[in-house]
Amino acid sequence: MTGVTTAAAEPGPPAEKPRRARGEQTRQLILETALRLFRERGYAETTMRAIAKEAGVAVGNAYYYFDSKEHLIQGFYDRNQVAHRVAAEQILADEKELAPRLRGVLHAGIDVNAPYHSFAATFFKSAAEPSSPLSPFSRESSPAREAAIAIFRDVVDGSNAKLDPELRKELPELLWLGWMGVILFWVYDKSPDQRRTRRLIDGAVPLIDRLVSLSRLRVLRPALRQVLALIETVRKDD
Amino acid sequence: MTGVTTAAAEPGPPAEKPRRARGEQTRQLILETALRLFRERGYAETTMRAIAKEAGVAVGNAYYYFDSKEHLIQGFYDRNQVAHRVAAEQILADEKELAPRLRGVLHAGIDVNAPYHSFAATFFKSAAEPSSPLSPFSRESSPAREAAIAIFRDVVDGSNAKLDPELRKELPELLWLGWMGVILFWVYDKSPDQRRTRRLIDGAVPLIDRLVSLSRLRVLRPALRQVLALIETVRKDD
DNA sequence: CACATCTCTTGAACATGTTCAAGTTGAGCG
DNA sequence: CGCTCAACTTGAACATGTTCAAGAGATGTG
Repeated sequence: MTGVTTAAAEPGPPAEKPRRARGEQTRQLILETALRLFRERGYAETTMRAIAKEAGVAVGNAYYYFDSKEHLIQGFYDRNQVAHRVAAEQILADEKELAPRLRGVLHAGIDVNAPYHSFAATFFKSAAEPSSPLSPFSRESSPAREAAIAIFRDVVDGSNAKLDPELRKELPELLWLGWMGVILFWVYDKSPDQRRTRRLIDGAVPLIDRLVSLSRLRVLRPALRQVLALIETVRKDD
Repeated sequence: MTGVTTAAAEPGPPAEKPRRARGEQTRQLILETALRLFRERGYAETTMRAIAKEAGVAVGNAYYYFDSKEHLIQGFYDRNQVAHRVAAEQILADEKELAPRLRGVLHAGIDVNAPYHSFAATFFKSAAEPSSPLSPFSRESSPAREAAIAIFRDVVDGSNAKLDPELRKELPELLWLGWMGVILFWVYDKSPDQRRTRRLIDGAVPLIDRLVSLSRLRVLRPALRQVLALIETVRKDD
């Protein structure tokens, strides 16, 4: 009992590796190489051996830093999330009406992802599996998800729209859910330049805007309550 | 030019193999064995070698009848579709109100799939890939999809609900889309016995019922038109 | 029956994601 | 400087989906 034990197992996230400078560099190298090859050849066509060879490391080394081939995608994921945020802020700074704010943010999201449409379609497969860490609903994606919802909170809170306070509270998450739907549609969209997705956005936004306004109408009050109650009910448990 | 050429390459589906009695038998044997093992051990844990061995054939033989491991799932798919139809008819025969008809059909769908929940979650991954023949939107799934939509057409047409004729036309497909959403929710539902999905159904059905009724309201007429126009717009092209 | 042709079957070989026991490197410590 | 230990690296070995050239069996034809 002579040595000073370095701050023993504190509670919290499942024990990250210390990761020194050299390791971090290798990790980045592998990630960069992988994303480049994914873009150049596609996801399925890029083998782990190819990534390792191109990066000049052993294949086992890639597995030291990434649990699996799928985990490499998380990097792509995070990067686009940031890009969307940046693009969104541009728009949100200039516009105060709810509808154009929402429309702008949605189009910006598609803009950011557009270069990766074909590649996204193949990796979407991974994201869809509920147990996958790539799933937008997974615990691992939680930070990225929160960040995405925050964008939509900005859309709502920064607008001059008057709406029911309870609806206001739920709206960001609902809009994010809608955004997931748009992404789903986009992934399946085979029209040139995914213009059907653009039309979907242009058509759906005024509709949402209208519904949100109507939500203050007397006749619709009970329906709104019913919707909010449903959300509440479904959320409980797990 | 003496022989009678057997009816040469007619246009149409991509040339089915003639498939004689022996072949059909082997095909069934492989499919049965595969589905049994999937149920017993799970999809990922069942190897093609195991299926072949258990069925008493060579592994290559399985590939003679099925293009890939994923293609084996189509059998499961078709089977449950039929089961859902049967269960739905039971309910639709007894009930004339729209809401309980819809509610019954949705619960029946979950009932039919419930035994496969854990297994469905893993194979759902395959279905999500747009290019996969298993995707509910794929050309290969077209018959199954049409059959599923037909159930919802029954739900609507057999009910005594009065609704806008244009909405009536679109409603079956919209309900099917909603059903796909329920399935998506169900796949991700980790609550015991997937009771959150049950609650989602019980909560959403009255809401839909209400919205459908409200759709005849004067104030909502323009909104309804807008929804229908959106559907129209998005559908165009491909 | 002999031959041709098509269906069906085989299993070894291949490609690729993943694991692991063994080694190397380098920072901290006395 | 020499020791220790954790971080890092290696590449062969493994598991499993898939392919394919070769053959066996059945069916029709002259």
